[in-house]
Amino acid sequence: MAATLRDVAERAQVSMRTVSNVVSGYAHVSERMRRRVLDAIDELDYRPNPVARTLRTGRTGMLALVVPEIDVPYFSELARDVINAAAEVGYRVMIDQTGHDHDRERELLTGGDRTMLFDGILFSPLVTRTELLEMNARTSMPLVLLGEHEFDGRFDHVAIDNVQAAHDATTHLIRLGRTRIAAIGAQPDEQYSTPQQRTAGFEGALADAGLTPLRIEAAAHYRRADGYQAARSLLERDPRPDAIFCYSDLLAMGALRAVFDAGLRVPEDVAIIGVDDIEEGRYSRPSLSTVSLDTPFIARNAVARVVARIEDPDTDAVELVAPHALIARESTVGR
Amino acid sequence: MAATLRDVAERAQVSMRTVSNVVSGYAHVSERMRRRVLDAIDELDYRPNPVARTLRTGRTGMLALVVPEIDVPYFSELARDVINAAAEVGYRVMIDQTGHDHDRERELLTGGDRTMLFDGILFSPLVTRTELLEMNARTSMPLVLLGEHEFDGRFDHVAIDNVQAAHDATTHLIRLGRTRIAAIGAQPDEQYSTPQQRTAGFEGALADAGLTPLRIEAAAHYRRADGYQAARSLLERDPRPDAIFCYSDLLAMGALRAVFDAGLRVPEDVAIIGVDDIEEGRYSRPSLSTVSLDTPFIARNAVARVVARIEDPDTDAVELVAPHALIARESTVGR
DNA sequence: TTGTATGCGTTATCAT
DNA sequence: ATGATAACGCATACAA
Repeated sequence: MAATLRDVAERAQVSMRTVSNVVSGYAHVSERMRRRVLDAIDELDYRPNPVARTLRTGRTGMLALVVPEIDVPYFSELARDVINAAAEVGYRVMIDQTGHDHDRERELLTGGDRTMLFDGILFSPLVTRTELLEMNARTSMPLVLLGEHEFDGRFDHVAIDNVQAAHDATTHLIRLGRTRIAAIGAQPDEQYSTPQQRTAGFEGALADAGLTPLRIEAAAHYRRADGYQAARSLLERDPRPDAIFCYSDLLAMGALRAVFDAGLRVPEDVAIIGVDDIEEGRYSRPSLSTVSLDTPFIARNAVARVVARIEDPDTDAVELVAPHALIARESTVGR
Repeated sequence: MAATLRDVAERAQVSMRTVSNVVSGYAHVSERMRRRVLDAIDELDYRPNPVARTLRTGRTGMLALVVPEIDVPYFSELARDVINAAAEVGYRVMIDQTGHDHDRERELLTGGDRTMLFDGILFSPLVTRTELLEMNARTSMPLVLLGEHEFDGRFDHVAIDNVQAAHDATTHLIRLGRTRIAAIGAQPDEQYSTPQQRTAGFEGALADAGLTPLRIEAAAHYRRADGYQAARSLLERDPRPDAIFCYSDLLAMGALRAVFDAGLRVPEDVAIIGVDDIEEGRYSRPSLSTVSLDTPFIARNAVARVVARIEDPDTDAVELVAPHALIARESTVGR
């Protein structure tokens, strides 16, 4: 069996208190005691039990990262950055996948299941703000929202300026001289605010230029297959778009392939731009123009905020907006 | 403060024992008692503390999935399947990223840090078998290895037949009539067995056909940038390869782009095939021929094995080999 | 069927 | 600076 603190204490002929002091690096321990304890620890191959420590201290040293789908590149790239940022401040990360399931999200937030196993949640939500409010009322788990823009001061929040990002992408298409501009990614049946904001930015940019949307195609999720289907149906209509703004890079990857399968060229016949700047888009053919979101910034600040709230639950909620930048690649400007 | 079992007991005027029975769904509780307890639980909004439960039972209900990089599509797609498979049998998954760091791997396995927070480990390792042996000697954490082939009966193991997979991919290129066949993905300085096995399959298939490798290019990691660089240096040489076998799909995505940037065509000038069958390769231009690995099979069986070992630590180690299948797409056979 | 009491391994309080 | 001991919240052996 694994050795316990008590075993070490007996072996070293000291009290448990002293062992605990040594283990947790307490300052006032005489050098002689420290050596004796350290030797005993070594001989018994003692390792502190984190569960017992957690029960006592109330801290698990773990954060939960909640995303819809971990195999969507934007989320896996974000997860990578979050894991690294958390490791730097001594936290580990549990990843939860909601699979677009509202009930699953709700359960995670209300602690229905096994919450309390972590000290805080980083939440890239599908749920709406109002849903969040009622949920969070029941539990006081430190929570940081990722990626939404609406803010009412009650949640820590690392946001993306979705409206502006969509506006920038659309304006880029307009400046290329495109006039029949469509979009892919609306979710009319859902209440998620991200698509709504991107639609607002898209329509706003067109209106600013005296244009109207050719069409806004829905996408159930933001996967390649959804982008492919949406682009297909866009290309079958008359008039055909000469540019498509996709609400995510992954949608754009599907759209790219659909345009190709229809026997058309990108960007000559149809220009395509996405949002996220996933690595895949830097190698695709053509490479994908996009609006780059600063995921390291998002990860670093989200972790910093949740840790701050863990350490002081009464700290004021803060909203940060992550920088974004338009990146023009082959899918809009050619080679 | 959060309500405890004791609070509920007081409120319902029963013993803690009875409350515990109700909460854990124990059969022999009278209907009257159950109601009283349930009401009290509701009124106090009581939720069991999983940490305390864990300290008592020794089970956390969590598995760790250890991968080199979560944002490599093969691993994020595997993670998705593992999370789902684990959820079905009541476990949650913590994802750990080693970042190709041997020390980090070692620490995770020896429980240096905060191990014991999970009941078992699913390990997609960089380390070699011999390293594993010494490590696992120190701790008896249930462990399942993913993806390696060598087996010595001491570890549960869901394997891939890397030699055969590489052999199949290479044979496919040979049957297309290619003769100047190169490979990308060797790691001469490392001891990982996966690249070694794929090299063996590659060389074996060529030998079977009376051919010799044109060249085997190294790749430090298996990312797009590594594939791009390796393919570039392959294309600069004379004679130029007319086919390239990449040890992973992601390497192939980089190679695809490099061939394109060199002004050549795939598959006319250079045929390319990978291994993994990531979703990206189904949408790329050209779509990527590959050897498909059955990640749902791997995930399902790995979870089943680790759970079996958690429940009975003395169960015999089992090796399973996941099926694989050659999938010919545009990057070798054209449209 | 239900109650009582102990211990899981640690940290923290109170002494000394 | 160190020792004795009481929690942390739960599950279970043992009793009734």
